[in-house]
Amino acid sequence: MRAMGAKAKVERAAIELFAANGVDGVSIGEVAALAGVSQGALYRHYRSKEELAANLFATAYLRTGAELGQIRGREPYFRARVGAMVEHFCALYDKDPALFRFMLIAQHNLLPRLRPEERTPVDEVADMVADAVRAGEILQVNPLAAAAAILGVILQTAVFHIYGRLKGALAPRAASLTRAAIAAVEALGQGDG
Amino acid sequence: MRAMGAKAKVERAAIELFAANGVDGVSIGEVAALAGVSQGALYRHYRSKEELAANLFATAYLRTGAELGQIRGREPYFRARVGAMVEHFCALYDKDPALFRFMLIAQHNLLPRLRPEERTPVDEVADMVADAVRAGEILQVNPLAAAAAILGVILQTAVFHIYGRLKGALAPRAASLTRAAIAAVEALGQGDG
Amino acid sequence: MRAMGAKAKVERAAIELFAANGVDGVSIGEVAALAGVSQGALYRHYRSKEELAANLFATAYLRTGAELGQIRGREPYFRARVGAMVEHFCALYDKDPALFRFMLIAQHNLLPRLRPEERTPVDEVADMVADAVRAGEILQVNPLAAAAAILGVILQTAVFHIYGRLKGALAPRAASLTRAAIAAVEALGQGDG
Amino acid sequence: MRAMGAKAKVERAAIELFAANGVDGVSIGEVAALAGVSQGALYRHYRSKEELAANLFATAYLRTGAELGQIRGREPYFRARVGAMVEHFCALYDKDPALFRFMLIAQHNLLPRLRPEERTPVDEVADMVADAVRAGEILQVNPLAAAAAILGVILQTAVFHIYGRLKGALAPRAASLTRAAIAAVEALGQGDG
DNA sequence: AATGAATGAGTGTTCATTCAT
DNA sequence: GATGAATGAACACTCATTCAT
Repeated sequence: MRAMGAKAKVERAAIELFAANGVDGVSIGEVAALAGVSQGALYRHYRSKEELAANLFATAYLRTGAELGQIRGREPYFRARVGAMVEHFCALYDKDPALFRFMLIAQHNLLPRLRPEERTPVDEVADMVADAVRAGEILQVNPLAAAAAILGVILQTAVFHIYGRLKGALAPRAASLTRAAIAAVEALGQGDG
Repeated sequence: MRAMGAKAKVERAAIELFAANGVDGVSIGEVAALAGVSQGALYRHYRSKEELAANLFATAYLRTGAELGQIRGREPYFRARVGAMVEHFCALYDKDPALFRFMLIAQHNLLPRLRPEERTPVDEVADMVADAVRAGEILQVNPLAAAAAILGVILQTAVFHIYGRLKGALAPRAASLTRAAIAAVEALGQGDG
Repeated sequence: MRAMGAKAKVERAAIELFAANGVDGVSIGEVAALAGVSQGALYRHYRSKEELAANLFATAYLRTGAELGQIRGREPYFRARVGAMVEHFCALYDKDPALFRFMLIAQHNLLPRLRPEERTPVDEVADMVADAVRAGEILQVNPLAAAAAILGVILQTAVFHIYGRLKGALAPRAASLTRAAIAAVEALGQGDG
Repeated sequence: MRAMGAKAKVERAAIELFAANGVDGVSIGEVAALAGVSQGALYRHYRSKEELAANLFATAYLRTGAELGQIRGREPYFRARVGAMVEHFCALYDKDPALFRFMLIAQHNLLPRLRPEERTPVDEVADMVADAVRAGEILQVNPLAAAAAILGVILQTAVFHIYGRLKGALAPRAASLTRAAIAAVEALGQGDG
């Protein structure tokens, strides 16, 4: 952590610790110690611990949403879009599992703080489903219900990796996760609801 | 909450508050106040706040595991088993959303406290998949990867209900969730991994 | 402790625990548990924990004073009186070291509670010295200073036994302690003060 | 207490209060209030109230032991050594009665916390007696029994001053206490044991 | 008389936050 | 700008005491 600026060091330390112990399980002193700065220095960049956590979460969560939006912009077809999104999630997890875990944990407290107009990963996935329905690529389905299935398949697999139930990198699972996600969405659409 | 014993009142209050604010976001005083007992009375039944939370989680989580085990004992076939399990989760959510949310939130802190030999919902779902592979009902697949897909489809849908993205009871979704879960597992098995 | 009445059982338990951990280091619950009675039962005999401790101390301390007074009534001569008193302290220690330790510890808190007119061991020893001076058995000396020397020789030896610096019973040391106490008093009297 | 550092102010306040009410009879809030600092400030210097008390005791007790050791190094003969040690104790008491009282009270709880290899006042006095026996200055005697007599004469006199049984400074008593202590040791050695 | 559940004030301790240097 | 000592409110927890049964 030597070559980073103070703010970056603090954020890296916070993510690692928040991911491991939860936001409430980590004190400002621990973050400052791991970052190698004083406690007071923290307050130059963030008004409070809550703001630090909320900022970190919002940044990572919304950046992920934006990246999924770019995939929508780049790929025209549903199946390719799902494949690219799954690969994106896998790469995200493999590159920075702590950040991934932080997002999974922190959402329960910090999701309500997002402004309603901000586009989240959920919005992007749901819109992608709506696009596919509109284009006739898949049967009629509730886009949010479909987004839940897609994200559930990916995120629960990540959770199993975090808890050690599944081993190794996530990327090798991308292809099968993509098939599973698409199959789930298609199956959802075949009923009455 | 008048007619319940002190212990039951405390547990009900704790589940409601823990589900809403997280274990660390709730003080003993708040639990006691909502339960209508004194703070000290709490310590007659639980040695610490940690023990209260851990007990509540373990009880609910392992009871769910046991109930899934009963389904495995009762239903012989994979598709019926998945259907019964999905229905069970939906009924669980509809009957006590706070308890469901508590389990989802608290697992990140409290799962590591379970003794390794205890049978969790994950174990039951994974074993059910292994049974189906062994019986030739589905293609070869990693049982834990399949369990992740099944649970992901269900739990992420519950999460969307919790956050208000999806409305109404979960039970009406049981049939389509069952189709989605089964389709996801079958799709998982069709690749190389 | 089966054959004792409830009050005697409580007192015995209290003395053992107070001696081992200090009055403030012992809870009413621990006393009740060791005595085999309920916490509530304690309050039938004592209005408070403080009163329990104060009563135990006053009883033991004043009984010891009374016994020293009986020695003064029985033995006419200084040397014999000192010998009998030393033997009495040694017997007290050997019979009930916990009670002895309790008295040594508790005096710092509980001595001030005694009514000033009550005759303590210190009063008896000091009066014995005054008697001896008056009878010309020893040189002029401040009775309280002499009492300090006599009691110091005995009690510090007991303290060393309690802390394991000296081993075995105290009774075998009675003769030499008596010689030491008398020599100390005589030496005190030989100076200007 | 204005001109002292926070740590020194806390220690002074703690000694005064612990001496008057016992460690368990004093709250952190009282110490902080008398020291003129906040409760939290206390924990910058000491991890707990227990550590504060144990540190204060160990420092004072072992410093006293070291000072007695210096007397042994400086004075070659038994009688002069006893005289110097008695004078040292008297000066200690006169200069800081609260510290003296704290040591007398706290030993019952805090002595067991000292590491066994640390040299206490008891060790120094006992070794001084052993030196004297070896040098033929006094008759054969158990050094620890003799140390009990010497310390008993001094400390019980101090106790009487603390409780108001004896008045004025202790220093004027040094000469007679020295005679008494030496006479007690010589008398101890004249018996069989 | 005895029980033991319930109380609630008090304790030691933590920690986010501030601010003089 | 950075530091870290200081603050003070909050917390989990204990325990002497009470009281309905």
